[in-house]
This record gives sequence, structure tokens and C-alpha cells, in this order.
Amino acid sequence: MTWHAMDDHHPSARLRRLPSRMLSMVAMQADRLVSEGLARVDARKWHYATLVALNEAGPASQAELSKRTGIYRSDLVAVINELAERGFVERAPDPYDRRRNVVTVTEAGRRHLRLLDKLITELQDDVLEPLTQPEREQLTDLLARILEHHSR
Amino acid sequence: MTWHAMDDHHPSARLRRLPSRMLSMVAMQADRLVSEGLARVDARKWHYATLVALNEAGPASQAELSKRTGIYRSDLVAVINELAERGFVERAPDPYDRRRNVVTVTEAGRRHLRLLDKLITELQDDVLEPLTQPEREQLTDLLARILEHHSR
DNA sequence: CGGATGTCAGGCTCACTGAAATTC
DNA sequence: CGAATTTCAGTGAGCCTGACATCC
Repeated sequence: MTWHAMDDHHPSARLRRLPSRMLSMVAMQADRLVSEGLARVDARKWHYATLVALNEAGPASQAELSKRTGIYRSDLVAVINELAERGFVERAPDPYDRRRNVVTVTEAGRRHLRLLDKLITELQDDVLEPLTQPEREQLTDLLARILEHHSR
Repeated sequence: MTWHAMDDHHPSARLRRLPSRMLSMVAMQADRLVSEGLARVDARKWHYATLVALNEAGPASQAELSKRTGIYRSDLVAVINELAERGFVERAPDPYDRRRNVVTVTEAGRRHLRLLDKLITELQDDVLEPLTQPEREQLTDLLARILEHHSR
């Protein structure tokens, strides 16, 4: 839905506690915090997702990366372009399967990932600030169960 | 971020438990369920939000409705158009303040809202299916606190 | 005058589709 | 051949800005 800042607004009681609506709004708040935080170091969420995937499971084709990160194959092109421009990954044709590109993290990429990891951790902390540690775990558990349930 | 169905994919462990990412994904799942459900009766989320707001607090100007629902005042125009086309609301110039329109629910609108209310309740149930009742309350409580915290 | 209101015309991002070209 | 891969072009929705005319 289209909600702007609800600072001084008074949505109806029925709307205020609608789970799907709250999920949208909280997701939007979280997204904003994370995106703005990452923008301060000229990064985007996808950069982080891609670098994490590459770092944890090694070099991969773009199709493989798409599966690991959940980014669409068609959108991954631009992400890899951006990361390559910044020198964080290298894209080279796969000699064993010439349809593919092999994407590899560079040393600069690994350095950048360490920075992003720190930043992301802080930003998650900002998002969840009002919750205690056990509450945060509760939230992620509940979300994980919903997520898994709707992914068959 | 851009995630498609993650049925058979294996996102890295670090990504899988990222709160902001989980929030985005669950919100997207919920949004999809709700939007598809509402589409079956030719309705959109905004229709519901607007009808609820009108029904609970009475006729209002579009600016007032924007505050109640969180829909941008520029986007509300189209929503009111759609609801008016379907005969669910009436838009009339306010005789006491000629800048404004007064938007009023019709009887058909009230009937439609009762239908939507039933539908929305079922859809929330679908979204939260894997959770027990106390867990659902826990989730909405946690979300409400985050929401409120980031709205100053 | 400053400020609110309804409206329109865009902006940008995001999720997603489709198709073409190449290679397996 | 059918299937997979990269890439590009484009759609449609959602969020948001800006501007204009009108009226308080």
C-alpha cells in the first residue's frame, strides 16, 4: 500500500493492527534504514547479498548467484556491472561452458564486504532497537517460520 | 531487494537470518496473498483502507482521508475515482469549504466493506497460518513496537 | 498574505516477463 | 533438437515530488 510517514496521523484501529499492513510498514522502515546506511558507503543491498554469496560459496555463474541471492537473473547483470566497476568482483567467461560467466570476488571486494558486514550489523541493530535480545530472536524465528511456510 | 520464489534455493546462512531481509520477504509474501485475494472481488488494498477509514470516522475530505489511511493525497484521487465508479463512495464539493470534496460511503460501499472485512480476516489467517494464536499476538506486538519506535 | 486542498504530470525503484543470441 | 545462460527491453505497481489553480 501507499503509506507515508504516519508521525501525527491516526489510522483506524482496524488498520493499525492489520498484520499484513504492519509487515509492509515495518519492512519499509527497515528498508529505508538499510538503504540509506549502505548509500553512505556507495553500496546497495544487492551488493551485500552478492558479495556474501560469493564469499561463502565461492566463484559462481550469474545463474548460480541468482539462486543464492534471490536476485533475478535479469537484474543481476546490473548488480555485477556495478560491483565490477568498483573493482569488487571480476567477470570472466567460463572456459568450460562458454554460455557462462564466472564471477569472482577480488581482494578489494573482500575488504569491502568486511565493511558492509559491520555496517549491516549496526543497521539491523537500529531497526530492532526497541526490542530486547530475546525478543529479536523471537521475531526472527516467527518470520522464519512464516517465510518457510509460504515457500512450500 | 529483488527476491523471487526461493523454493529450491539456498541463500547463504548470513543472508537467511537477516532481519531486514526477512521482513522484506515476509511482507512481500503477505502482500501477494492479500492482493491476489482482493483481486478476486475486484478490490485493492487501498479500497479496503479507504472504506474502513470512512466507515469508522465518517465522511471526510480527501486530505483527511490521506491522513487516516496513509495514502498519499496525490494517489488518493485515483482510489476515490475507482471507488466512486463502483458506487461505493460519493464525492461531492464541501459547501462550507469549497477547496474540499466530501467523500461519503454509500450503502453499497458498506456492504462491500463487510465482504472485504471477511476476506481480509481470512487472508491474514493465511499469512499467519503456521503461527499459534499467542504467537500471532506476539508478532503483531513486536511489529507494533518497532513501527511506533521509528515513527518518533 | 501564508497555508491548505484537489489534481495532474512526472520521477525512481522494484518485482517480474519476454525474447533474442549463444552455447550446451 | 530442447534446455540453459546472459543480456536487454519493457511493464506495472508503489512511493514520492513538484507544480498549478483554487480557495480559506
